[in-house]
Amino acid sequence: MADGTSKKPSRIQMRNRSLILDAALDVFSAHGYRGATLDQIAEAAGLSKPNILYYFAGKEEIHVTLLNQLMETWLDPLVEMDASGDPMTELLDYVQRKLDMSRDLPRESRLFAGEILQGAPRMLPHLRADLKPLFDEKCAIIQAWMNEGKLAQVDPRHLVFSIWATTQHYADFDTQVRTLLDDDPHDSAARFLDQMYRSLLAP
Amino acid sequence: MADGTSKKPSRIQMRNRSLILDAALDVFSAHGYRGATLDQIAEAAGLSKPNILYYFAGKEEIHVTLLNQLMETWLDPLVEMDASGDPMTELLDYVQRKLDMSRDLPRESRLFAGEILQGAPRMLPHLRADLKPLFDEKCAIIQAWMNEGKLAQVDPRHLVFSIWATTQHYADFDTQVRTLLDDDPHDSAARFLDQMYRSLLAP
DNA sequence: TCGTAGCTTTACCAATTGGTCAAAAAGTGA
DNA sequence: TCACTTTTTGACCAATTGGTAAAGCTACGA
Repeated sequence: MADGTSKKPSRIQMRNRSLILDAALDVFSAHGYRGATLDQIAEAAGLSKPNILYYFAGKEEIHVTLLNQLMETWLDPLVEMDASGDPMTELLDYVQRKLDMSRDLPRESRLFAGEILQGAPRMLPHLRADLKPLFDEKCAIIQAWMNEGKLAQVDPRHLVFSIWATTQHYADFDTQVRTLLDDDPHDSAARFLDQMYRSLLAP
Repeated sequence: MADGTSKKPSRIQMRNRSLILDAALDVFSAHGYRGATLDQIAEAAGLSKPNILYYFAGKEEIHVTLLNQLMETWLDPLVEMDASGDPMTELLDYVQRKLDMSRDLPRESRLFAGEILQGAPRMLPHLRADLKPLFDEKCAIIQAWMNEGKLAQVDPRHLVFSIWATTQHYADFDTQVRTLLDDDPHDSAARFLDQMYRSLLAP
């Protein structure tokens, strides 16, 4: 069988599982959990529905697997923010990394947004266990930078929220952005956000 | 019948239609369009399912009605931004009005976010017809203010995006915000955003 | 008070959808 | 080639869900 209890996954298993997960990311991010159907996922993956269920116990397990994988990717840019670096550079780089993620991983951003929007029914434990400690740690670092006079004094928590909000906006509200803008927003957004956080954080 | 073609809606019609719409706003904003069921809406409204369908032609019509009503409310704070007022005051007041809306109308915010997140299948026409002209008009006003030297030069379009993103974040990502913060974020968010846009826009 | 229009409910459908099962097909090592 | 395991499929099922039909109830003006 294809349960995780056995040892080595075969090459076919590796290929099909990632085929399924990629298709599911498409479908879940486009239609939400309830809006997505196993048939859609199966078709997008090029496999039959029962075959999907040979590799995953059910729809929810696929969703949870995606969410788990996502969490690591999602936190990575914040993890990289280094207490020993130059504060302004570290923060502005963080903003750019998050903005790049919105451009490069819009499906992941929307999957995450959809999950939080509905009250994070399958991700609250992750938020508490993984995100919260990291958030507190990095807020403390930012606060320390401010106390040293390297940055202007602002509320670090809302600073981080604003970075998340402004950068993810370009993935999550892409439809709206594209309706209102003619050209690709990435470069002009990068310049704007750099300018905004530079002026806010200049000591 | 209860179709819109006849004349005066009775008092019962008024009451039940708003009962249904309020219940539907609860359910749609909490679970998304596909995630919401007529049974849930019916129960939340205290009416039977066929009775719901006596007042609305179907699930989609309820959703569209909500979206249409929402659009006006949603654009109102931006409409109020006045070209003849003091630029900095007008913009900072706009930020506060949007932030207040996130606190006072979180269901509406989430309904809107969910619709855009899924590609605005039922709202693209509205975005083009209502939002786009208003957006262009207000961006032109902001640009004029900057040209007069009343505000620092930034990209007005991304400025508006950032206001939307940062303020709606507190409604749409409420679950995440509440997981990371202990106290109510509204007042501290208001101070942070005031500080951020003041420093960004100071000429 | 009675007729009628407006409102509500009970019973029911048909389509969708997550999931099952047993058998067939395809690999795989000896 | 043969035995055996892994993978794939077609047929099927039960629950959910959007929606309908028709009968019953209620309010209200003449």
